[in-house]
Amino acid sequence: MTTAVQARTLKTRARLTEAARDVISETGYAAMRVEEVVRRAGVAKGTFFAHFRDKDALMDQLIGERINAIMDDMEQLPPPSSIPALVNALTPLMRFMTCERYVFEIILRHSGAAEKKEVGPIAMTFGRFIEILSPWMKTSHLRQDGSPGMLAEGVQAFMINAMALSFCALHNDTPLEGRLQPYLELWLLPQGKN
Amino acid sequence: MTTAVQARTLKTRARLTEAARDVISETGYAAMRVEEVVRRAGVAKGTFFAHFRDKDALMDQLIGERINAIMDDMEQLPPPSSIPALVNALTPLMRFMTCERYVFEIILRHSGAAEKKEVGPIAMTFGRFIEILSPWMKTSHLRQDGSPGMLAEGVQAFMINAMALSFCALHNDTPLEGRLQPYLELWLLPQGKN
DNA sequence: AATTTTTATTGACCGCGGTCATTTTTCAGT
DNA sequence: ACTGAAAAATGACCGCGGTCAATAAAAATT
Repeated sequence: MTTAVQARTLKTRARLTEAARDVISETGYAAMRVEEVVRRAGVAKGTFFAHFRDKDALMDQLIGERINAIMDDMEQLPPPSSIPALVNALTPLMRFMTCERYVFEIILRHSGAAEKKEVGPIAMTFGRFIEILSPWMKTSHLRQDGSPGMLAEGVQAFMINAMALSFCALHNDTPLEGRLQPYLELWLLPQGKN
Repeated sequence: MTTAVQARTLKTRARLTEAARDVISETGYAAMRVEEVVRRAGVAKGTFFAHFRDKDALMDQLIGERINAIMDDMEQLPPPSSIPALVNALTPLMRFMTCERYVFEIILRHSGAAEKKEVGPIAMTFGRFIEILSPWMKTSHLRQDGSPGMLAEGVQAFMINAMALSFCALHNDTPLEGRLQPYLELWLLPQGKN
């Protein structure tokens, strides 16, 4: 069995992603047009779709790699010792995920894959996120009556909720972090009796 | 000031929404085409966009009215006296919201309005939902260390999380309700000390 | 009843994502 | 080097959402 994929293929794909990154850095994600990308890459339109299933697949890759870069940093952090510290640790990720409404929509759309075979970059980052967060949940000052995994998933759910509200006119006066913190306190540090 | 809107306008709009409802009942939401709707309504394509800002605006209306009908029923229910009962009360809503992936995406996209002026039907239902849920949170057997509003928003966040996972190949073996319940128990009935 | 103004409708047209039969390039076997 | 098969690239074409100047219909003014 010889080289299944030609060197030319890799080069073309690299030119496409590079062109896409350029366009995005100039105009943002939402304004990216496939026709502009292929024009800059110097290839025909059909070539794009020979390399990416659709426009979303390219977005999945580009956004996924950005999320992973942010999580690389997050992974270096010591387990936050307070809720505000936790919120701080999560802020860079939330900042990027809400940098554009379109980006947030792409992320939501790709957060779960319909088929096991097509688990893309963004879907992977959701799994990775839980794995980074779970150990943090074992800290003794947080509640211990739920598995770290479930607590982490709850944090994820509240993050998505807070991010969604940031695009809402009725709530976007409060900054993102401020909206998240009280919920995480209630989730991770329940005070009262029932 | 006389009748600002002509009778003809109302008739045309009714024909359009009725045609849309027909198409959807036959083929589902995702397969609905504006061109098919105007064809059945017997009007030109441009007329559609004189009545609805875009295709999404019509979807907002049609899906919003369905959600409201379900919430009408929900409103008649007595406050659930247990978490399983709460989950049962929420199930019809979740069932509809996840009847199609496309429907769920529309709902997410319209859950918060970017401008106060353009708060649409679906965004309204999100507010209504909190208002229905909040009184339920005052039941004495649930935790009382958070405002009913915040507890209700938490329930909403976990619902969305559970619904999102139902489109995910890695998790869709468990039914919706089963996925929601343990999180609501942890959210509304915290057991341990921190 | 005729004229002007306002409101509703029309359909050709555009932008852009995505397809596919055809052509070009690359590589393996001789 | 030559040849046939496999892989990659091409660009005309399609589907469908959305626009807009032109037209028709209704209401207001004379």
